[in-house]
Amino acid sequence: MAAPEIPALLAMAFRVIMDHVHASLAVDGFDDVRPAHGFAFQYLSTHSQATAVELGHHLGVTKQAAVQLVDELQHLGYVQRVPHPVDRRSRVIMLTPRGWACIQRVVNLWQDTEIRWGELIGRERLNGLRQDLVTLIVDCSGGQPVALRPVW
Amino acid sequence: MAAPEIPALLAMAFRVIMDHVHASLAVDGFDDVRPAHGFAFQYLSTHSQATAVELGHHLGVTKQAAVQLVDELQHLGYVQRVPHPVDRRSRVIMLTPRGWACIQRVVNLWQDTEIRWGELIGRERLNGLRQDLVTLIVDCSGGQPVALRPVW
DNA sequence: ACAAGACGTCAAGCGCCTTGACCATTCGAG
DNA sequence: CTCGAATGGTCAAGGCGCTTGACGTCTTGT
Repeated sequence: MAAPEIPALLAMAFRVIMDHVHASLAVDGFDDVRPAHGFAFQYLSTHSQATAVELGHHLGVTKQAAVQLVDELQHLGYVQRVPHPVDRRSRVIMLTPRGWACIQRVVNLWQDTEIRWGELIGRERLNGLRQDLVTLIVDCSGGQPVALRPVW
Repeated sequence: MAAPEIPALLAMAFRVIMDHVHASLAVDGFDDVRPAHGFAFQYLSTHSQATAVELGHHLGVTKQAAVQLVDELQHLGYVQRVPHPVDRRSRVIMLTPRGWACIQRVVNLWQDTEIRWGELIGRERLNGLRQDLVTLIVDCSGGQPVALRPVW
């Protein structure tokens, strides 16, 4: 362990978790999801009526790139498109059972991680860490919501 | 603020910091550094005798990609190459004064951030956070050093 | 009613990365 | 010492994910 700078530690911590998550997903048959997909899943799971344009905006990419990503997820069986109930130009992106199963697996893995960490540093300290991170993020972002998307 | 899941918070926190850092760098005349460069700087600043192949290995890319990155940094004036003292095949990558200045600016910005956070949640809690992150990273990585490189 | 705007698509191109082949130099087993 | 294997670096071709630009379809606001 070198660099005790907190920003570096944040990056390493996230990296180490997600490496583990993707390794576990691969074992469970979700070996066709790339890291970029995760950010789409995260958005789709909390926005049931999302369109490709909205997803692109959230991810910080063009609508064309978003459509391409959705095409890929659809081909892999994680999402499907249904006609928008009122807007005939648009199509709503819906997670399939397989999509939901993958998300559930990630949530479970994150929970396992938190439990493990609770044993390591104590539940109180873990909750303190969560609380502090929220405080720092809110401060840095000026209260604006922070989009969960690739950084670099 | 949605998702109180710790992994998501780690990603958001890092994102919010680095957005700020890059915005500040741009103001200070370092407007030509891309996020990917930062990981190279981080390695070069701690490995004074680094070669392109070593850098590529650290970043997890091919040597060709690493050479291309170094070419770019050299063209921008952040690094220069000098003949390797003993190996005539190899060239050592050295940071220029401009390279060091950029790194120093980032270090200063990180220190400012830590000071600001110390005021927000208290120095003790901040040190606890640092300590806990180290603990968690060491646990997840099995003690292996974690390369600081892009995650996705 | 109609112009302006928004969703999605098609097409072309670019940036960063990869694979594959190669040369020059160094290493190491015999 | 020698010579084959391994290593640092380069050249070339191609892929993948993204961008820009233009367009058709549908919706919205005046």
